[in-house]
Amino acid sequence: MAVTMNDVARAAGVSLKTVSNVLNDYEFIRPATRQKVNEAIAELGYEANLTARSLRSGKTRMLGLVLSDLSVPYYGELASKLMKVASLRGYRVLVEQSDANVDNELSALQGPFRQLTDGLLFTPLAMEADAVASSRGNKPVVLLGEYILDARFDLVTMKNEEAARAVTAHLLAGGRRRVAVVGAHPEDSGGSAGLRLSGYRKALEDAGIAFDPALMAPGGWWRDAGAAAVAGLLDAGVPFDAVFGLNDTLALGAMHELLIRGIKVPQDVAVAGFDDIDEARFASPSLTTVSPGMDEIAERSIGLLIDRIEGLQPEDDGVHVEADFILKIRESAP
Amino acid sequence: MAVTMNDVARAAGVSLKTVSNVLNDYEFIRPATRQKVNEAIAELGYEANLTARSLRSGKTRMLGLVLSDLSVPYYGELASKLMKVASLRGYRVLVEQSDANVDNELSALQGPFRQLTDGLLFTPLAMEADAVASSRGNKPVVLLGEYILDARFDLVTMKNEEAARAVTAHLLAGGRRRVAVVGAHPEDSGGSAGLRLSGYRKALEDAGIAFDPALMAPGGWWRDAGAAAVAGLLDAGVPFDAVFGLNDTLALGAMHELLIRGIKVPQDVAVAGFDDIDEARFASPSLTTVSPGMDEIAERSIGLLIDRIEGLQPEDDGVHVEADFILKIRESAP
DNA sequence: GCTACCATCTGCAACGATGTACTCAAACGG
DNA sequence: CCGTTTGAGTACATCGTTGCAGATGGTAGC
Repeated sequence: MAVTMNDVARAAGVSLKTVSNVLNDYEFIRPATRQKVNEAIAELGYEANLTARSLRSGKTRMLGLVLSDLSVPYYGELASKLMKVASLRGYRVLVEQSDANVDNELSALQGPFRQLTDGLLFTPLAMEADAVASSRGNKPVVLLGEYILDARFDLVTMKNEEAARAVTAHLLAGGRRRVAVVGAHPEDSGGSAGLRLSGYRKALEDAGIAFDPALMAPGGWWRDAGAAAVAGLLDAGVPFDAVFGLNDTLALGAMHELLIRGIKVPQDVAVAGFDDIDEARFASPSLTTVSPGMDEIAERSIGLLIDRIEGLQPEDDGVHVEADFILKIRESAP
Repeated sequence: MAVTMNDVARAAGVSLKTVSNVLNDYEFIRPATRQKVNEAIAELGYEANLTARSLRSGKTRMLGLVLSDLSVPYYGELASKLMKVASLRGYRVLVEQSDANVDNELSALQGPFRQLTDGLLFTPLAMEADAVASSRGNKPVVLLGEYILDARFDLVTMKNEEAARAVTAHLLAGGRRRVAVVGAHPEDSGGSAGLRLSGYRKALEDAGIAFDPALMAPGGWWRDAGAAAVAGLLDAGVPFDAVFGLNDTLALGAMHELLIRGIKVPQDVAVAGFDDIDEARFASPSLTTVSPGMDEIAERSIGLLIDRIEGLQPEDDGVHVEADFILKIRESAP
């Protein structure tokens, strides 16, 4: 079977516990002993058994990441970055897909998934803050990307409102006056959709333009919904000269529908999105959007979570981080 | 602390082992005993400690998935599907990104990552079959998507060559005669790129058209490379009336470059890809491509791997599965 | 020369589950 | 009526680590 500490101890002529001490960088070990042990380890090809270590220490060195679906480009990119950052600090990331479903989110917080991880990065899409608070147990949770502003939680997010305001302002500065907004959920106010919508409305207000509810095309949150929303507006005969997709896939879905119908982008209708996924840069026309600072989000959230896990972060209230955004002006709305 | 089996045993007035027997569906337990135990479990809110179970049983009920990068749409979609299928059989998927780098692939096969999983789904991008064989240890490995045809391995793949031949044939049937091919790696013959290139050449041959090496634009495997390859051809003055991207992101990158330069798709140049990622359907123009049967790949590969792990698959040579493909004719090459 | 101290190393228990071997009583066969 | 089988449950060892509490032996202090 596999080589154990006992085998190493025997080979090095020391006790099992000394091997353990060497591996855990215990201070008081003679260099000669340390070397003997290390040689035995190398010779036998010993590798620590992570399961046993976890059982004994109660730590798994894994972080949980709860998000809706990895097939959504934004989440795929986010997961990729988070995993890379985590690995620099010696942690792995275990992903759980929630499908934006309350039950799945709940079971990620409470079920076996929690046992496997030392802490959670959680993108709450369906759950409320109180529900999260009451079911998170004793392991650290860092909320990601959504704006449940609540002193109980660490939160790493983006400037949803400000950034949405900036993109909308950019559309208005280009002379657009009727900016359709795609992806708004009427009932949502504190989530990404709500905050971005609010930024949109503030930009309209700044420009002295009245908000027209007819321009708000509600629906889902991904590609199909973007296309459907634009189709709905066109079929209903609602006039508009720009579309703001509350995320890039919505915007790209919308743009696709416009182009299919022979509507020119940006000449007839300008289009802007939010997230700056890789695809936005390579769309045709390339998509004007907002880059929400994903690198910063990945670094800060992993850093915060690991600091909590390792007790490096003082025990007080939740830390709130807002990454800076950058407006990316491209062809779809120059 | 957490509730253990011992607590349950005490509460139910039975021995610890009886609790274990109830949990493991041991046959000979009186209904009354079983009920007492189940009641105690429910009352105390007991949850089995997965780490302890793993240590004792040597199984983790996790599958490893090694791929280059989750931010690549194809892999994001694949990972999402694999995780969903695995969870139906009670397994989780732990992802490791290799960046298509040999060292990372090797460490996924040998390092701590293996310990954490009962078996591996492996997309070898850099390693050779022999290297994989010699370092996989004793846990089952199912190769995914690449065509290392080797009796030692289970392999679930797509009809790379046939499908590429079919797309190319479609371009030729549309009257195109100079089909540039983007993403070919000159040195690769057995990997996806090599097989798809070979399918391309066979289609040319079928149509009695000579292969022109000048139309082969080598380079990387993702968006940038697609754009750069087309830019290279155009700048070099190589004439072509179609582009076959060896994957969708290459094709989309290429298409973007064409459109930027005012070249009409499909009027001036038709474009086709391979993979049928979600984005292909919503690109403008939408992308003609090949759907490689990802659902079938996900189901067969997970099924095969778990059957191996659980000893349900007879012990003989590697099983080879090739999923069926579907040609998706869209606007970029009608 | 004896105590006190320190660096260094060791043995044992414990983490929480499962496998093996065993006990014990009831049922059964002849 | 006694030996054997079978159902139901239990005790103990074990998986491979780490925490805790010593054990050891050399040196310093006075």
